[in-house]
Amino acid sequence: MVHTIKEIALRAGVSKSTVSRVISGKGYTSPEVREKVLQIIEELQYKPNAVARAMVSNRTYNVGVLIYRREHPIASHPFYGKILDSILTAASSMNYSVFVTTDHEMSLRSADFMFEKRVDGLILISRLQQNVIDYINNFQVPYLMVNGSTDVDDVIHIVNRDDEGGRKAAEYLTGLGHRRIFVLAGPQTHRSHSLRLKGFRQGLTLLDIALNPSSIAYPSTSTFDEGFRTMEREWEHFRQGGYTAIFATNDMIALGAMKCLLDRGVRIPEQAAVMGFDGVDYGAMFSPALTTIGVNMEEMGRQAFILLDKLIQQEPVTERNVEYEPQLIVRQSTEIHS
Amino acid sequence: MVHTIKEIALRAGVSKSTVSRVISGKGYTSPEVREKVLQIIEELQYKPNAVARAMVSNRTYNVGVLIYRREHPIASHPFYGKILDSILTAASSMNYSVFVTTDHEMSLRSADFMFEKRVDGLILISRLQQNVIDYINNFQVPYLMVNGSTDVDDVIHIVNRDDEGGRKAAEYLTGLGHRRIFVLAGPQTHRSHSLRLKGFRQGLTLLDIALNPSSIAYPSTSTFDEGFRTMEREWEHFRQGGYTAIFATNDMIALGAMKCLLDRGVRIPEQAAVMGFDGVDYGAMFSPALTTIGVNMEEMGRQAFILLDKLIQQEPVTERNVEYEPQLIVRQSTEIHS
DNA sequence: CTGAAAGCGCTTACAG
DNA sequence: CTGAAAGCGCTTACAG
Repeated sequence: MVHTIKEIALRAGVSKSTVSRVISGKGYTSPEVREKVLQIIEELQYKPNAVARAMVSNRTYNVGVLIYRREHPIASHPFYGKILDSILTAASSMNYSVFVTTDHEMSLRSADFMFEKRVDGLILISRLQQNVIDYINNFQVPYLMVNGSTDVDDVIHIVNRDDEGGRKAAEYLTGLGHRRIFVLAGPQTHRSHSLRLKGFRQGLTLLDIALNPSSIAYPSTSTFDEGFRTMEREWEHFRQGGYTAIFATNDMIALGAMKCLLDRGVRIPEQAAVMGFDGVDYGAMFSPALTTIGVNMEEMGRQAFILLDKLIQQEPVTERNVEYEPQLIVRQSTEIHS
Repeated sequence: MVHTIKEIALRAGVSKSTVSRVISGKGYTSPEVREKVLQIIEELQYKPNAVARAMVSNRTYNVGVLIYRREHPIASHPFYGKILDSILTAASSMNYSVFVTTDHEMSLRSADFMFEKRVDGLILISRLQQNVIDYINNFQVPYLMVNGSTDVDDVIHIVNRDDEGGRKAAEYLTGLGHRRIFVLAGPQTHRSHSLRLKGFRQGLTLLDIALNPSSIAYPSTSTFDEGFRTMEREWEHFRQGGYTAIFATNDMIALGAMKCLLDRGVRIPEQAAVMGFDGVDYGAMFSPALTTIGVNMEEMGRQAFILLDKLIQQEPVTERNVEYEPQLIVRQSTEIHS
């Protein structure tokens, strides 16, 4: 059974105000009264009604995570799922709860939904357009973006230094002696894929290596299947091109491509080195384990939440953009002994 | 800005009751009044306050998902993440939101949390004990279990027919001619691992093949790493045992073991066939792709939600246990051409 | 140190 | 067909 403050008050022979005070710890109460009230609360297993509290305090301690992407699965997504997890963990440790929605058509419906729920704040993930931002701005709900797209300005944005990562990848691969590198570049409408490619190209340019357009293929989505299919399609071209390495702008594409090669009996890394970007769990599990540029997903999710909490509490937030430095993670797919 | 029903009423020159009626569609309103009110709502971008609604209706349209397990990550878990995803999808399509919590010490804290939030119902995942159930029963909140453990009775329980799956695995592997099969059996305190092993053993018995205790190793967790480590430990034993196949009671263990073998140059399936259980996404991506007994995670999550909704609506629910039939999925790790 | 009152934004009988 | 009133379970000034 679920009880109310009123019942507690009745049984303790005090007023509701008093009960409220002992629960909140604000205001004064005599030790005896407090003792008694506490005991009854314990006895009745009274759980304060968070809905009523939210109603009066105008604060729900709920935040919304909005993911804008076509495909549904979000929790089980190797990249976003990780970020989601660290958001959930951070939220829980700060006594917040989170609502998760994924919006397919970038409609305003899921934002509306969050507004109706009166969330204290919003975390926006993935690609989204100015009109959504404008809409959200209307409602004065604090929000920030994690790993979003570029075309939106003046938004607190937590990102990975993707161009830097691309450069690191180029540096590493060329350092191993690779000169003919085939690139699988995911959807260029996405900030991270485009920056990763850009950084990679820059890295090569520094060494006077040109990245020929024919050396780049563009999977239409950033999935394993598309990586696989694209590699299948490019197989003949790849084989005849004298390539010794592959760089993909994310791990899932790299894994898909790698499987395609493996299925064809290509030895990795001996005949072709393969490198991804993200640092998803599966990369390490694969055989051979995937070399990659690791993104600090946990920290990004955690920081996002901490920042959002500050915004909610109206604490001063100086940073507009928080950038994380990606790390090279060397594994079996590029070096034989490791 | 966010407005209230009061402001709408003011601007429309009607009472709050009337506004409420046009919004809810219950009760009568003259077309002209309705028109006017609707227009103002549109103009002001009024969003009804779900918190206030919940307060009066005693219904939040929020449900809680409680996961009881030691390790934190839940969203990114290859199995539970999938179930969670399908719960989220189902919830969203039925206009519910969900709070997700993972509880490490099987304390009652996260349940309390959900009660305070006044969720309409609860979905319990993974292993949990009688005392938690007893506690939850106290609060009259509808709940059900998905893929939980056995020792709890009289709970609506959505499960996979794990023993049946174990039998299918045995049948399939022996059908390929395997007689010496090495088994990696995950934590036997978990319902599914124990039933899968049991079913597998039964399957072998039907064919008069005994499953020698020395042919079973017990990874202490159901993770990739433990699968890997266990296989490493058992390597010598395995090699000398004349085994031609491995059956693991879940995919992640199978994958870990497979990677261990692959790293040692074992050819799969030629020298050793490997089979898992679950049907996680990664299994299909691996090279070689993993043969497995597929569990219908999407359907389990979806059904769980539909059932929970019925319980919440107090509709009659006849079934106590909902069982799903697992499916054999043949891939490269057991057969050369597929 | 404690209680009565008002109010948060809705919905729901009940009059009219 | 519409409005006034009460109430959902709390918190927060304000008296006393």
